[in-house]
Amino acid sequence: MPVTNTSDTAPRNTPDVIADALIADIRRGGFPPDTPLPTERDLCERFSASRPTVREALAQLQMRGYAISGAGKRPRAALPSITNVLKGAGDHIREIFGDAESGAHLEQMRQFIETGAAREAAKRADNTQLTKLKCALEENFDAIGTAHFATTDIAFHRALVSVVGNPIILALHDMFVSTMIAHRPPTDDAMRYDQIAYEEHRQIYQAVLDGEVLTATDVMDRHLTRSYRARLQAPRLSSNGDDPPQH
Amino acid sequence: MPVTNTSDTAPRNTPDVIADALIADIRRGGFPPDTPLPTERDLCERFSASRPTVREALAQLQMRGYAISGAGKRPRAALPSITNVLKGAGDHIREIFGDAESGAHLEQMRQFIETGAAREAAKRADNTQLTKLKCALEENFDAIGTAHFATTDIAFHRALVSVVGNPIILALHDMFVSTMIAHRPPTDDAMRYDQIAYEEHRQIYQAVLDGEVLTATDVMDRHLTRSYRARLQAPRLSSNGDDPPQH
DNA sequence: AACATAATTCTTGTCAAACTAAAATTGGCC
DNA sequence: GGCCAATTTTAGTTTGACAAGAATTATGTT
Repeated sequence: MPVTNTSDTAPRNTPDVIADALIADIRRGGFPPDTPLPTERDLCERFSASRPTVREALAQLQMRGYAISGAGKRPRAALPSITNVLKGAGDHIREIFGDAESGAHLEQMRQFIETGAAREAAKRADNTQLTKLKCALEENFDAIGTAHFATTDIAFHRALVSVVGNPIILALHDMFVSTMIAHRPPTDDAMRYDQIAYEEHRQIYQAVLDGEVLTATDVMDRHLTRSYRARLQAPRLSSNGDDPPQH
Repeated sequence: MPVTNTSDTAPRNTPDVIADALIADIRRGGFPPDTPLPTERDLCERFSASRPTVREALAQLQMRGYAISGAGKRPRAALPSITNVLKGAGDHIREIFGDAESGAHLEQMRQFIETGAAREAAKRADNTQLTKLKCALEENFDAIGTAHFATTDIAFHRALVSVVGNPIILALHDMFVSTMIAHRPPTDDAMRYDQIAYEEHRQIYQAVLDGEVLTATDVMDRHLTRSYRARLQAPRLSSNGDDPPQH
């Protein structure tokens, strides 16, 4: 099988060539997502290559998000989604830095992004976006003191980030908060915690409504700082026969 | 070769198992970066697997950043770096959205992050960091009107983002600007363009020095907005016998 | 001893053929 | 049409082989 050097880069192996051809096919719509890819033996014929070589190419497709295989089933076509790309990057980052340190770094990044989004929303949110934001705020208010507060908290933030209209930033937001639902901050007074958070949400909403860029920026910055620190709160020892802390 | 189901996930193929074992070895320091990995035949012995299976595992290692191979040479151990992770994610994002749209989305993300970084620097830059920032500003001043302005421009931004002390954010910044050096904005008056940019840098520096959080945020926001729009400027037709625009 | 070059060995990249277990398809019956 | 058994097909992996290039060893010269 002659491997041609396609450009000024290093010579590319046959599996690379096959994978790129299949990826181009998938991206062109030749294999809609979830349709089975051709069998390995068909691909051997099509590309005049051996089966182990084709298998290496298919493994590449899987790792690059263009195929889903496993559990002994036929590989199926897929398209990489921004969610998967960011999840992969997030997993790699956690591998490199460890859970705690990468968590802190990513939280700071979240802070910069959501503060920027609040700023942008105060500059240019339109009436439809403001209405959605208000609905999310009301649901957050109704959930004070209940188990749903966290999800409505996140929904308010998401509505705000959605104003920006940037799919990458929205997917980043979703990635940032995807582990937060399971982590309720340790607190003795859930009602008070919820009320503080809701009040800050309300201030942010009011600043956005009034086009107050500086206020929106400042309150969001403080809200996220306080919220993260609350989540870092160390669990407290039981002082008497109460239940142990919930973790 | 019996493949054991290691947890509640789908059964994993032998190459997956081998790749994970090698990755654990590399991460534990068993193979320092750039040392050759064991030969394929050695790995066949160690893992009691066939060579095509081992080759699939090695391909996995390469795609996950734990090995460097190619050009017919022995695979060498590597560790994924945050730079590589982000570059990979950036490439995927460009694949999904196309160059122009992903560029705009990423630029907005850059704006949120650098505005947040300016804000953070105004809050808490120490004397060492301020000194570095001042040096970068002076080099930017000295480069007005020369071909070095762009690199000193970027160096000033990098010095500012470095104040945050977040390796992910710094690597993101590097990724954002990595294509900018080659793209000088189309302009008839490079001197004037440089002077405007420098003056904005100076205002940002002054705000950071004075701990003026609001000013640092505002000037950086406007600086990045204007700068990006200047880079979006459409090329102009030649109005007389002058040279055509430079691109 | 140091260096250069040729010869030899080793290794990667890929091929062909085969086997096993599981998935998918086909055919028959109700 | 639905169900089930039988058959075929497919993925996962094995063994063995060859070609080209990289790496190592051996040899000769200064």
